[in-house]
Amino acid sequence: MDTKYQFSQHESRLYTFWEKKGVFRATLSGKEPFCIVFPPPNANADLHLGHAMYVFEDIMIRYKKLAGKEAFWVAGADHAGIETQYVFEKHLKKQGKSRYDYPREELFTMIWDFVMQNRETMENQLRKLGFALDWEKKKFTMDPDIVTIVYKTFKHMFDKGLVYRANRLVNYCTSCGTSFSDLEVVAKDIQGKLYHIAFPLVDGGTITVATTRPETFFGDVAIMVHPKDKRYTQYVGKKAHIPLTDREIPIIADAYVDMKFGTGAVKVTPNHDFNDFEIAKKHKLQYNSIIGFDGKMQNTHVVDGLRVKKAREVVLQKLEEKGLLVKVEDHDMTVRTCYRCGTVLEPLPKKQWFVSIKPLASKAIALVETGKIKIHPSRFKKQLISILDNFIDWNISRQIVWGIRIPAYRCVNKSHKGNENWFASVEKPNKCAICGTCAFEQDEDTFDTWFSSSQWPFATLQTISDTENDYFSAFYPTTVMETGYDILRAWVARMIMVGYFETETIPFQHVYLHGMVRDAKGQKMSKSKGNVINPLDIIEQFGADALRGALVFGTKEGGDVVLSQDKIRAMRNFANKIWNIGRFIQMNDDKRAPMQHPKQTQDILADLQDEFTALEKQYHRDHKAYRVGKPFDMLYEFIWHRFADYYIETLKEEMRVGNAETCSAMRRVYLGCLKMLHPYLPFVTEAVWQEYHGKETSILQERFMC
RNA sequence: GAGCCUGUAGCUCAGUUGGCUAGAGCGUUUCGUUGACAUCGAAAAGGUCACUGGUUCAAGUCCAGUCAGGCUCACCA
Repeated sequence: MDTKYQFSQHESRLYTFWEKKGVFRATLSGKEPFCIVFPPPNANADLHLGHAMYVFEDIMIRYKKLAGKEAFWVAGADHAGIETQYVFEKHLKKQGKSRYDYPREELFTMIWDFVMQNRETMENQLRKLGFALDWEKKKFTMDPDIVTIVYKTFKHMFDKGLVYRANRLVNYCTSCGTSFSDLEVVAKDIQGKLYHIAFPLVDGGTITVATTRPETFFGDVAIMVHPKDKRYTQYVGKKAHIPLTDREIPIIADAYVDMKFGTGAVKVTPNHDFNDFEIAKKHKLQYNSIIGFDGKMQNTHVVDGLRVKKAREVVLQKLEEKGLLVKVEDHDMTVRTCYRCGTVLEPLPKKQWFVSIKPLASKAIALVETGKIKIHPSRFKKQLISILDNFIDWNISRQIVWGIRIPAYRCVNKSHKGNENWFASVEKPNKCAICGTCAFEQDEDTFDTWFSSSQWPFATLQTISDTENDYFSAFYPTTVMETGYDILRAWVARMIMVGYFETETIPFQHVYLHGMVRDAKGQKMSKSKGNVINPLDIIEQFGADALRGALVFGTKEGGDVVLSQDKIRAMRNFANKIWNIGRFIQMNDDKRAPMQHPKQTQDILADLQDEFTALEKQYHRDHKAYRVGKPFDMLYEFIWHRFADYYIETLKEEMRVGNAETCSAMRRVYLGCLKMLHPYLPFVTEAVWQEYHGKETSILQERFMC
C-alpha cells in the first residue's frame, strides 16, 4: 500500500468497477425495499454544490444496501422548461439570433439536442461524487412514456374538473415571454414614488388620486373612495375624465379603500393590478388592456408603442404641463420580479389552465398531519402544512416551446360556447371529442415544469416497469424523498398533492430535508459575491470523499452547511488517516505470531470491543431515526482519536511483533469501522477493502452484523 | 404584519429523550517524531453555553420574557 491515500488513482476506477459489477442495480429480489427517487437535476448546466448535498441520499442508499435491503436509487434528469429555454436563448443571443427566428418544431429540436449533450455531462459529474444511482433505469422528464403519464394525469384532472381554463391576471415576464405561477415571483423592495394626480371632474373641479403607476390610468375603469369618507361623499356617482383623454369613468365607493393612505381616492385598473381585477369584477367594470405582452403600451392613443418605463416619463411630463401632477413623494414599495431574469413582472390578463388546489391540498394536509408522511426534521412539518393551507390555484400554462405541450384541444366549431369547446386527450385526437368534427387545434402552451416534476415518483417507477418486471408495485410508495428545504413548496407539496390524486396513496413515506451550502463565513454563495465553490474543483484537488465528508461533518439535519477549504482539507486528511490505519494493520497482520500477551493487553482489547459495540449500536439507532449526519461525527471521533490515537498507540509494540490475537482484534474492529464509514466515504473505504480482500471484491457485498 | 430558525472556545459549528471536570474542525502556544500517517503524535491556553426570571435534587438542554441576527410568506393603490 502507498504511504498516502492517492484518491485520484482510485476514484474513477472504483466507480467504473461498481457500475460494471452492478452493485447499484436494484432488482426484484423480494427483499425489503428501500427506494429514493433522485431529485432530477436540470439537464442544462454543470454540477453545483446543491447537487452534492444529495450525498445524504447516497448515505441512506449505501447504508440500506449494507443492511441487506433492496435499495433502489432512481436516476433521472429534468428538462427544466423555462430554465433551459432561458439558457438556450442566451446561446442564441450570442449568435445574434432569438427564439422568434425559428419555427416551433425547429427550436424544440435544437433545444433537445442541446439538452441531451448537457445531460450526459451532468450525469458524469454526478458519478464523480460517487453516487450509487441505478443508471440502468434512468429516466428523463420528456421521455415519451413519461409524457404519456403526464398527459393521463392532466386528462384525469380535466375529467374530474380539477383543471379549468380561466381568464385571469397572470404574472407575465415580458422579457422571458411567458407567465409564471405565484411561486416563481420574487418580491423586491424598491424606493419608488407615489404620484398624486388630479383627475378632472366632468362637472368641473378635480379629484386627486394617489398611485405608484401613473402610466396605467389609460386602462382605468373607475375612481374609488371609501363609502364613509366624508371628503368624497359628494362625488360618489359622478364622473371624472381620465387625464390626457376624454374618456369618462365613474366614481364609486368600496370599503376596500384605506382612507388613511395617499389621498383616500384610488384609481382602478383591472387589467394590470391583482386587487383591481377583483374589484372591477365585483363592480362589473371592464376596459381593454393598455399594456401588451410585449411590454409596450397600447390602446392609449397617447403613448402607444412605448415601453412602460418610457411611457411613465412621457405621461408625467404631459401631466406636469397640464398642471395635473399635484405632488410626488417617496414611497417604499415592493415590486414583483421574474425569478429568472429579474424583470419587473406585469400582471396581464390571459387565458390559462389552472389546477384547483383546495381539494388536493386538504387531502395532502391530512396525510402530513396524521403522520402517514413523516417529515424530518420535524420542524418542517408545520411549515409544510401551512404551505399546503395557503396554496392558491396553480397556473400550469407556460408560453414557451421547451416543455411538455399541454394535451388540450379546442374545437373550432362555433356551436360550442365558452370553455365548452375544450377537451383533453392523451392520444393525439383525429376528431373533436365533443362534436366529432375534424376542426380543432391544440393549445400552444406547455406545462409548467413542476407539473411533470410533481408526478416524478410514480411516473418513473411506472415507466421503469413492464409486464414482467413490476418495479412500481415493489417500490411504491417510495421510502424517502430527500431534497433541499428551499423546494418544499414548489416540489414536495405538489408531489404529495398530485401523487395522491393519481395513485391514491402517498408518493413517499418520509420527507428528509437538507440545508443550503454556505461559505466559510456563513454567507450564501452567489456569483455576484464571488464566493461560489465549484464541487468539481474540490473533487479534483481533494477527492470526492473529502467533499462528501465536509458536507456532512458537523452539520445537523436540515441545517445549513458551512463549507470551507479548511474543513475539506481536514476531511482529506481523515481519508488519509483511514488509509494509513489500514496500512499499519495490514503490514503487521502478515506476521501473525501466536503468543501470550499480558493481562493488561487483554483488558485493553476488551475495552476496545466494548467501545466498538456501543458505537455500532448508536450508529444503527441514529440511522433508524434518520439522523444521517451524526454517525459520521462519531466515527471520526472514534476512528481517529480512540482507535488510532489511543488503542493503536498503546498496542503498537504488540502489533509490530505480530501478536496474533491483538492483530486480529484490531483488524476486526477496523473492518467494522470501514463498513460503517462506507456510506459516507465510499471511495477510500472501498479502496482499503480491496487492498485487504482483492480488487474484485466490494464492501457493498458485505452486510452489517445486526 | 404572520410564521419558522438561530444566538455555545478567536472563527465555523456539534451537543438524541435535562445527569458525571461542555466537544470537534481550523487557528494559537510548547514539545516530540526520520519503519502506519508531517495529510502525524503529545500537551496547553481559550467558554458567566446572548440576557433575565421560573420549573427541578440537577438546565447549554424544558417554560416565560427581553435583546440581537437570519430565513420564508403576505403586504395599501
